[in-house]
Amino acid sequence: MTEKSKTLVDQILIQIQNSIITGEIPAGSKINEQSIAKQYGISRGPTREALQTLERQRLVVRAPHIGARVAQLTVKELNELYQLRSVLEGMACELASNRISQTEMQSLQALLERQEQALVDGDHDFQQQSEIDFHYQIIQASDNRHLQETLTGSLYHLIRMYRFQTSGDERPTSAIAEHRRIIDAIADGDGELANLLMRRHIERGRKNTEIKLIERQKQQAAAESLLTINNL
Amino acid sequence: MTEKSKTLVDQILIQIQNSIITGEIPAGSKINEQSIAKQYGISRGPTREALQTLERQRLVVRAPHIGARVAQLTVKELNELYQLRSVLEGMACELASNRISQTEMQSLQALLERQEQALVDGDHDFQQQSEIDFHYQIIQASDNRHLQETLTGSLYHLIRMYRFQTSGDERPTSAIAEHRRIIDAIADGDGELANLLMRRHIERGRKNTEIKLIERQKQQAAAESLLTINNL
DNA sequence: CGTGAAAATATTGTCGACAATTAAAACCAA
DNA sequence: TTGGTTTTAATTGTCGACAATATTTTCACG
Repeated sequence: MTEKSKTLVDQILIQIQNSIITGEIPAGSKINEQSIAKQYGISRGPTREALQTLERQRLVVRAPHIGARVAQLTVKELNELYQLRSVLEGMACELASNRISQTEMQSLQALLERQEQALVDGDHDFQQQSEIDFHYQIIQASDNRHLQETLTGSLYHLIRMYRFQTSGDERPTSAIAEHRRIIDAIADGDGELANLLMRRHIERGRKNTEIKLIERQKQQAAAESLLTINNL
Repeated sequence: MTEKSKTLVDQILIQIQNSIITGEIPAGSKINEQSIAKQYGISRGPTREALQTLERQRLVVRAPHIGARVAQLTVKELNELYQLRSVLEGMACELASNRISQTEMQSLQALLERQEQALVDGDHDFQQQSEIDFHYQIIQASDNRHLQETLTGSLYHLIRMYRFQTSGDERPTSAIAEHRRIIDAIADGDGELANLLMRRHIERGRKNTEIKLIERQKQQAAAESLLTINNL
């Protein structure tokens, strides 16, 4: 069936990615090359290459002679990431407004309807996934290769990670309404409006994630201080 | 003196970078791991890692089982690259306008004066270098880590490559005047204006580079057709 | 006990060899 | 010659071992 993935790196990369994004390997924790290699039954060569790829995706930070750690953003850095993302996706919307094809437009519309259905059904996983798909499709429609690579190659993995690890019950109703308006603006060819609406949409997502990250950090700090007290 | 660069990759990386940026290894040409390794007296391991780093910097394109090639942009892709850059550096200007410190501002002013002096002296190399420095300093002043990494880690190497390989006698007088206005806007804290001026500044650079790239491509096409005729 | 130096351990960096795959050459048929 | 096949060579992918560096542990001394 899934016959490809000819190289070992490709095969394990997605697995490590998922382990990081889900938090199975916690943010900030050290990654040992040998144990990763043993875990997947491969040698350290491909493991190192996978780690370098993860570094490009900004999921991992590496230092010479010291090793790799799972990335961990401060609240400030998370906000910076979202700010950058909003500018880039706003640009994507503006470009898409001028160039988007009929089939791409129909695909976006169909996706939106499925999202609305998933909202009715309460299918939370699908909502999460289709939120991502929505943004991906617009990015693809921008028809700017470097913009696409920057967003999907370097920024989106981190976004997904923090979305996943801070996700409770989101703000699905309002988010879908925002999607609707963005699509309408693109359909109208109003790039300036689409840009603005996308930036606002992402800014709301940023606030949501920021709040939850701060909550989580407080809990962790509390748990840690409790732990250190017990160890004295 | 220069005591660091503890790892082999760091040592050879800059050399390969320069070979690519100067065109010593031509755009689009294949890169052989073994010959690179032999050339620098190291094994293929570090060589592969260096190539992967160059891939992150977008100076190299790699394909599984096929190998690495020096990146080669079409005119369309070059324009997309510049368009992305202008949006990001516009953003950097806007952020810098709000946050820049006095010392950073003075450093920018000093750089500008040196640029003007280099213009008088006709020091072309220094002009080229300080043009880059100017943009770097503003990017640094933006105080957004992800923006910085995107620009200096992924985009600027390609920009430098195409700047270098298409550079004749540039448009130095007007460029410096534009720098002056951008700095003034930042000093005034007028982020919106600084953003606009930077985008225009880069757009002019784009046009300049585009024209020269098209010229070069025509020359190459002519030379190539001549060559094939002779081989018949 | 605490602190700092020294020894021991663990981890990353580098190498050379072999396997898997692709690119080039040789070959044959039309 | 040309087009397609098979064979050969070249190149990339993977592995295990050793070297260089960082981290942990041990131990002596205050």
